[in-house]
Amino acid sequence: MISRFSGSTSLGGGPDSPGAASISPSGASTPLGADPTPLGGGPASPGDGSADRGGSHLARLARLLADDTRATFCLALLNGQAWTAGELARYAGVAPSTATEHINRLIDGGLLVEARQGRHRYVQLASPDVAQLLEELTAHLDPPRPPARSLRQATASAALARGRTCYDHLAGRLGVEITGAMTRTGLLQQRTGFALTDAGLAWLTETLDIPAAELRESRRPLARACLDWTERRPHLAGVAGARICRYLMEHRWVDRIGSGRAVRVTRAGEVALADLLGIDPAAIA
Amino acid sequence: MISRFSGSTSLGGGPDSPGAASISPSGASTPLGADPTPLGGGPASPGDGSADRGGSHLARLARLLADDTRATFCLALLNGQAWTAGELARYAGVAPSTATEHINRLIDGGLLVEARQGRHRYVQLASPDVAQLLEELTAHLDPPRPPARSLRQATASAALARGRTCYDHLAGRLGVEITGAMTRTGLLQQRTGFALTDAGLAWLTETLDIPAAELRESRRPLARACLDWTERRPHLAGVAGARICRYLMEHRWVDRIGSGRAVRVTRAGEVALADLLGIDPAAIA
DNA sequence: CCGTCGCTTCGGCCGGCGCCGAAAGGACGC
DNA sequence: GCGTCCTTTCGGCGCCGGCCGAAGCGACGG
Repeated sequence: MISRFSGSTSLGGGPDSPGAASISPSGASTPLGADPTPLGGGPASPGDGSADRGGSHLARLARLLADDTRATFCLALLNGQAWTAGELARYAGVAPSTATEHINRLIDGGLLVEARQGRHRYVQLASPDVAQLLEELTAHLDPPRPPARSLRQATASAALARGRTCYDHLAGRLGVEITGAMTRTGLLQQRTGFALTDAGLAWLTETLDIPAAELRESRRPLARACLDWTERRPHLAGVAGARICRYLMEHRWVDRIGSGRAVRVTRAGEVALADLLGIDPAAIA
Repeated sequence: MISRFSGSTSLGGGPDSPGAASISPSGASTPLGADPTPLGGGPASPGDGSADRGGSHLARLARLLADDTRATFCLALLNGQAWTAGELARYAGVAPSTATEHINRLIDGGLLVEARQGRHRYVQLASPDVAQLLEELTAHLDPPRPPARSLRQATASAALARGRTCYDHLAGRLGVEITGAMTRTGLLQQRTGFALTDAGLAWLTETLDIPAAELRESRRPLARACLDWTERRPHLAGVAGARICRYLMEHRWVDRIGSGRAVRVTRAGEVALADLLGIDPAAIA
């Protein structure tokens, strides 16, 4: 399926560009004259034209997201699904050729992977790790919420604030509310960190029918906090968060709205959540 | 002291991606034959110059780190201390005037704060949140470790890999080892998330003499995982991580090496760590 | 087999931005 | 007061990179 990997499974950037072997990360040469100061001094020794104290790696990653169009692509892909090149182009409002170039860069940079099917090129985030990276970044930039300028936007933002997916788990008021309810009912504890309690572990296997083996064996953390973007409070992510989200979707207690990230709690879902976790339907309406 | 803030206390402005409509990708359904871009003026409508689906906010943040020099500055500041403009300039190997411009951008972007003293301009990371952001980013980019090209570099990298600070807590083999020891001795549990145990909480207040009130009242999480950059395993961060680091430094069980992030365990420290947590000195030598 | 459609390649344009050096502005110390 | 030192401002240079449109390629589907 997925056919094109960048050299590394993770970010670091695979020199695997389609065209040529160009690459050559950031200005390696540094012709600027000089050079001075061969390390005579202490640790923070100045000079050394070929500095590169590791900043170039961070910068290379940041550069991938430093463009409005690429950032928009990544945010769109945070819904966890695959999009075609054309869809992304229309979504971001750029020409198809422009989209192609951006997609290539994102793939080469290891943020995306692709799967070609016929004349379509599907891309999606390379891994849950990448999704986590994006979550973390967006969590660090939100505070002041800008008011929507049109009714459409207002409606859309309200829907997103109410409930949405964060790649593979639930977020928004819905996600935070579920997390809060789990904490109140002793399934989760946030007092000394962020972890499921033993009761919480039992709840996942017994009530949600999730195989204990799966919970144990995953390489990903069972539970971790993901700072909610609209609520400014943590919600549950990690394997447990993903399984809960999947469970609710499978039972149609939560439905996606359109193709974006927004979700809605169904009638049956309200009943189920009140029943399972004692969540007041009004809190997530 | 700190005199210059960017407009926002935090980073960027709030995004918002109206995920309302657009198209549904997903190989399965593929309803896309018909009707690309319905909904007049809808989300994915091209030509609409005002696209901006929130990507611009993410991009603005990323742009701050998308330059080698700025990224180098930020990484340097991750040692948690304040640096002068000139120190940063020499460290990164750029002219003082260039450094000034970068520092201005970082301050305006909310990543740094400054304190002017006489003819010096001291800057440091704006908050632990920013430090966390940087940690998260660096954690997501390391995998392939580039070999050092010179003996100096090799020595420096080895020192960093052995032990360093990660803004306000310990990282490197030392940090991971402490975290591991705490887990083995039942002070910390990572089975169902990442949190201190009750024994761990008691250990902090009793053995380390940290006021219980301080642990309770902090806005920051008591314990959180920070993915270690060289070890590829989590180490302890959050209030507990910071206090442990401070405690070890105050007792001179751990010393800074030079002005960078590297630290070293002292003789007395080896004894103390073996005594407190059963850490084998060889493991952190 | 041919038209359509999605994607890609290529050339060209343009703006942004990172860099520097020279010169100026303050602080400090003598 | 007068050098010295740290920092800033300004002008100028050059390149990178994002954008588009036109043309080409390959997959479908009649």
